[in-house]
Amino acid sequence: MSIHEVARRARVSIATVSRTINGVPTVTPQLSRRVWKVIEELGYYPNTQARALVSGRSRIFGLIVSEITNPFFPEIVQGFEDLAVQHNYEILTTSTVHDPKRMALSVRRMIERRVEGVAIVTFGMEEELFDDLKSRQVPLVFIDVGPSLPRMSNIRIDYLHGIRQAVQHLAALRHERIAFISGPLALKTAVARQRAFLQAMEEIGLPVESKYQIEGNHTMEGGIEALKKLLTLPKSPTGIICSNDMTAIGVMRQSYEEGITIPDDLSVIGFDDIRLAQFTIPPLTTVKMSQTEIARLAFHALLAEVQRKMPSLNGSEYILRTSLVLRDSTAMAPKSPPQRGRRHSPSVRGNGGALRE
Amino acid sequence: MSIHEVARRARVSIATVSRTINGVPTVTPQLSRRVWKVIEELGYYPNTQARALVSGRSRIFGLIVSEITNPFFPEIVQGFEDLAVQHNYEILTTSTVHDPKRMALSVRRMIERRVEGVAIVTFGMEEELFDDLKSRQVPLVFIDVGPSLPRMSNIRIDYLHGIRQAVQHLAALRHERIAFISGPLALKTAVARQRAFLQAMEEIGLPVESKYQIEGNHTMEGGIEALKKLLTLPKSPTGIICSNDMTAIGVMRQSYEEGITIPDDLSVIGFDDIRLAQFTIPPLTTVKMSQTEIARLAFHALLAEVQRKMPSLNGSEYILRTSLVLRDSTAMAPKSPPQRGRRHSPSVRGNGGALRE
DNA sequence: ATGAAAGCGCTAACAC
DNA sequence: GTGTTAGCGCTTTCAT
Repeated sequence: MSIHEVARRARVSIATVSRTINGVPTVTPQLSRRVWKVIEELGYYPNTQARALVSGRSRIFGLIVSEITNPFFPEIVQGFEDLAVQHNYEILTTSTVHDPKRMALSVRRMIERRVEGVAIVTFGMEEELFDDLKSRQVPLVFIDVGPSLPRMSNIRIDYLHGIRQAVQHLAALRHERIAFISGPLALKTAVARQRAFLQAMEEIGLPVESKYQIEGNHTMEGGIEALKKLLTLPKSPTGIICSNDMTAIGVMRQSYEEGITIPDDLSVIGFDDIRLAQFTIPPLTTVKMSQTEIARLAFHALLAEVQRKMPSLNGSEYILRTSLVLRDSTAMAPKSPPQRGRRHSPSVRGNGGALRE
Repeated sequence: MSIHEVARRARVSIATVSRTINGVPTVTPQLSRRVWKVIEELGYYPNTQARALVSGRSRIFGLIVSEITNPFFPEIVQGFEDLAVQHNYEILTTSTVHDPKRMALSVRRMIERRVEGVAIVTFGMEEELFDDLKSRQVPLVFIDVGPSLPRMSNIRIDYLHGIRQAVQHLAALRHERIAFISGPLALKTAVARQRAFLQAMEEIGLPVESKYQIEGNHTMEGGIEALKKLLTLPKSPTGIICSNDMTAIGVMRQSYEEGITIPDDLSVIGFDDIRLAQFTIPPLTTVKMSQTEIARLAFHALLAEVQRKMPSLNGSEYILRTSLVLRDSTAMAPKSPPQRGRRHSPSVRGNGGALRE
C-alpha cells in the first residue's frame, strides 16, 4: 500500500496526497479531508525510506555510547529518545562496548543509514575513527573531548564546580586524609576530574599525598581494588572521592566485606549521580552530572547544526555544571582511621549541617 | 557520492558496481578488484534507504522495551544489538516508559521505518496496540504473553523451575513463614510468577497466609512499602521472595533503615538476576532469567520468521528456563522473627550447604 | 559477464 | 489549487 493507493481511492493525484500529509497549505480543505479519510481507513503510513531518499533528510540521529549496560548511559538514551520523539526524529543507538572495531562499525552503520548527526557519548575514543563522519560534514557533538571545528559541537563539563563542593564538604566534616580514586588516566575526562580534585584541595590548603591517589577504571571492581590498596596504608584515608559512582559503589561494597561502616568509619563521595546512587546502602553522596541535561544539550546541538545553513567556524560550545548532592555516605571524620575487620555499632550520623536533597 | 560516481571512476556500469558490492559471483575478478579499489578510495558506503526501497527489505528490527532506564532492559538491548551487528541488521529501540501513547507511537515509528520484525519486551501491554503490525504481517516476538498466531513467536518463561528452587532453598534453611511480594497483578507475568510461588509452596506442604502475599509494583519503592507492611504483622516473615530484583533491592534498602540485618534476621530472594544483583549489599540470591538468552531467542525468532516463506499457523514457541543463583542474602531462619529497630552483630552465615555460583 | 533500463515510494519543480 | 513528471540511489530483470 503506497501513496498511489491513497491517491487512487481519494481520486486525487499523488502530489495532493503528499501535500496533504506534509501540511502544505495550498490544499483545499475539502480535498484534504477526503485524503485524510482514506489515509485513516487504509491505515496508511508513509514510507520513511522513500521520503529520506528523495528529500535527502533521513530524520535519524546517531547516538554512540560506551556501553548501554553501564547505568550511566540509559538515562541519556532515554532523554535523547524523548527529544527525538518530540522532534520527529529516530535514534540509531549503538553501544561500542569499548571496542574500537565496534566503534568503527558504528560509524559505518551511521553513514550507511545517512544519519543527520551523531552524538558521541563515550568515555574514551580514537578521534580518527570519526574521520569518515567529518569528511561527510555530518554534525557531531562530543562530551568534553571534541575538537573545535565546523559542524562539531562540544559539551564541556565544569568538573571543578562540583568536585570543589565535594572536597569542601569533606573538609567541613573535619576530614584531612582525603583520597581520590580516578578513572583510567589514559582518558582525558578522567584526568580532568583528577585535576579538578587536586585544584580544589590546593585551594583550601589540604595536601594530597600521592599514595592517596589511586588510578581506578570506572568500574565497581576498580573501586574494590582501590579500597583494598588504600587500606594497606599505615594511615588510611577517612574520606574518599571517586571519579564515578560505580567506583564508589565498589568502595562501599568492599567496605562491607572489610567490616568498615559507611559513613561512620569512612566517608565516600561518588561522581555522576546515576539513579542507582539513591539506592545504595547508604544512599550515596555524589557529584551530579545530569544525564538528562547531557541528552538535552547534545540533542539540541545537533538540531541546531542541522538547521544551520552556514556552519560556524569553530562549532559550538555548551557548558554543563556539576554540583554536589548530599545523601548519607558522608559524615564527620572518625577519630581513628578505618581498619579492616572492625565492626561499629551505628553511631549518630552527621553531615555538618549541610542541606540534604 | 553515489553508485554512479563509483561506476564512472571504475569505468563500469552501476549494475556491475551493485553486483560487486553484493558479491554476485558472475563479476569478473578483474572488474571486481577495480570496483573495490574505487570504493575504498572514495570511502563509498551504499545508501541503505535506497537499498531498502528497492529491495523491500529494511534490515531493521524493532525492539520495544518498557523503559531502558530499568536495569533489566539494557542487557537485552545490548544482546540484541550484538546479534544485529553479526547479522547486518539495525535495531530501532524504543522505550515506552509505560505510556500506551508512547507504545502506539513506537508501533507507528516502526511501521514508518518498515522494520522487518519487532521484539516486544514489555511488562504490560494492550494487545490491540499491535494490530497495525499484525495486519501488515510484520513478524512479532513476545515474551510470555503473546497469542499463538502466524508470524508471531513467543518466548515462554518457565517460572516454576526457578521459583521452586527458591522456595525449597528457603525451606531447607528452616524458613516457615515465607512471604511473596508480587508485581502488579494486572500483569499476566506477575500473576504467573505468583502462581508459581503458590504451587511451589503447596508442593512442599507449606501454607501461605494471604497476609504474606503483598502486591508490589516491580519497583524499589514497592519493595520498601511491602516490607513496611510485612513488619506490621504480629509474626513477620523470616524469608521473602520478590517478583523481581528491584523489589528485592527495595526490601534490602528498607531493612537497612529498619535496622534489620540481611541475611541474619531476614532472608531475601529476588527474581531476574539483573547485573546489579551481584553488587548489592549483601549480594542478592535470586532467580535468574537470562537477559542475554531472552535477546538471543527473540532475535533468532524474528530472523527465522523473516526467512520463512510460509508462516506456520500458530507461530513458534520457545522456552526459557529460570534457575536459582545463590549469593549472600539468604541464611538459616532466625530463632525470633525480625523486628524493627534491632541491630544484630553479624552472625555466621549459612545457606544450607547449597552451592554458590 | 556486462550494460541498459525499469521502478521501489516519495518530494518538489514545473505546468496549467 | 492541482496534476504531471523528473528524479533520489539503488537492485533486478532483460538483452546482448
